[in-house]
Amino acid sequence: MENVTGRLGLDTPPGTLGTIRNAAVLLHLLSEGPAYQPLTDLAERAGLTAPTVHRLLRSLKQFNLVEQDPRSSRYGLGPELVRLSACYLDRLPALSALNPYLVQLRNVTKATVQVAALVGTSVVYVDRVDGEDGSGLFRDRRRADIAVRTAAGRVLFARAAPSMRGEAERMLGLSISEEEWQQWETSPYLCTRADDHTSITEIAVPVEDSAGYTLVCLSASAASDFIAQEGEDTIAQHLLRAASSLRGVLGHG
Amino acid sequence: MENVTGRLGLDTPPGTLGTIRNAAVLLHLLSEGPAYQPLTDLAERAGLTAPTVHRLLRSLKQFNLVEQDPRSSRYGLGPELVRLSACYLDRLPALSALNPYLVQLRNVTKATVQVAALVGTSVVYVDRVDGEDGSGLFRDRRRADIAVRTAAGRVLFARAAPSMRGEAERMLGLSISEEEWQQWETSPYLCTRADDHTSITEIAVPVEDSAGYTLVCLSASAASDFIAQEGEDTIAQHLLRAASSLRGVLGHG
DNA sequence: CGTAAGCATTCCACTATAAGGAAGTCAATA
DNA sequence: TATTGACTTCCTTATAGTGGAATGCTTACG
Repeated sequence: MENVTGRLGLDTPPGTLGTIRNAAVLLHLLSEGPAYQPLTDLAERAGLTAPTVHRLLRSLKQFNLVEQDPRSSRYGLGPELVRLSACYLDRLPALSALNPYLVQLRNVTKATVQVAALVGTSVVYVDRVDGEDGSGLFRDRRRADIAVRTAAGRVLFARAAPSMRGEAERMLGLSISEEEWQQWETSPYLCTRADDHTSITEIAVPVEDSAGYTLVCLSASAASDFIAQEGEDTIAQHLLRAASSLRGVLGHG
Repeated sequence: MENVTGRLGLDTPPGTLGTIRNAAVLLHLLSEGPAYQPLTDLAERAGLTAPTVHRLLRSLKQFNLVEQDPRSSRYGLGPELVRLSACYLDRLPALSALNPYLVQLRNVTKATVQVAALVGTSVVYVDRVDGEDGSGLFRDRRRADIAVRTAAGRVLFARAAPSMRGEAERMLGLSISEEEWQQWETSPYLCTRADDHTSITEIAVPVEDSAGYTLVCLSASAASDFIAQEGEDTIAQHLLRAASSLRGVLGHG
């Protein structure tokens, strides 16, 4: 069934609502860039007029899905999204199933252990047990990133659909060799070293259900020299063992 | 300006959109109860017809704000909420400011340290550093709760607005004495002991900005006998000290 | 096996709503 | 003080969104 172009010039598949699409577009735009953005800028990027965007934002604000900075009048995402997300995660079987393993994994690897999920082209870190290294002064607590920038994101991205390689190349801004892409798809674990000041290495393994469908990712992160000392393979084995334990437990969902 | 009753019999304040209200109502309903709920049930509780709810859910599904369980056809919250929430939290100044303190607080208190925020009548735990007790087999990883059930929730709730006592009583299903309510509002810290099998005690302190506005809560949780041994006051002092350090740093936002 | 029930989904007609143009308001700046 | 940019409100209009009716699908039961 073909998409229909509404008066907005934006596609609205039949049986869906243009107003919901508009709101979703605004939430998406607000999720990129600074915490608060000007209404007129949002209007331009959404392809809508300022009064339309004003009404949409005002409606979203009414339910705390969006908030307005009183000083600058600019708009940003709202706290109700945090509550809805918490409700969603509190019911996610894969997270409940992984929960008893995380502290033990941290204890044996001495690294920061996280659970990651793929949402669109983003990787989101949905649970975490902090490692034992250091004082936590420079604790990296980013919850979302572009998927292909992280080991966990690459593991999930490569397994999401067979033909995501082109998309991954666009996101990275460079070519991915056939060999490297195959490694992302099939290697029991992947490893990335941050190219920022943190010198953090991340090791990630897929967590699959009994049908072989990848649900989430388990990852361990620590300083690169610490990982070199313990050995990537050793840490990966701990993660793989936990993932294997769960395989029979997790139904598709 | 008075609310206007639309054809739905639901209030839509002027200048806001009924369709957004409907979607927000559905997201709210989906955040309560089981992970997946029947469409006809949602329709009844929202006061909308099944075709309307179907179109709304189909639209929300298109943007991953909602998902449909392929086996039961029932609807649930979607993963895009997790990504949006992560984006929101990654830009929250209070969280960034608190981040360097959390591991140190855990180290000195030996308890699980968390940061909590109030969203409506819910308390949501938005960051966490796990304590050093035990194997983590029975790790309590709930991210959202009814505010008045937890120490952090009570601290935030009592400071949210002057006249929330009645609402708190409704939520608890019992009366709150003037003395107890005043304690929630003004005590430097609050303490609750879970009445479930976990025997976990939580100690919570407010984190305020330079204007005295309560942004979030810092809490420490551990087994009740562990807390008794270390002393509530001692643990609370550690939290209060961290909260004080931040007071000058955090602008109103 | 046929029937009924429950639930999700689609079709169609109608009208109330959502969109945009114009105008108003407010704060910052030259 | 006038101008500019951004947000907000008002009003008109076209169509999108709603609900009633019908259809499709799955499961349970006699």
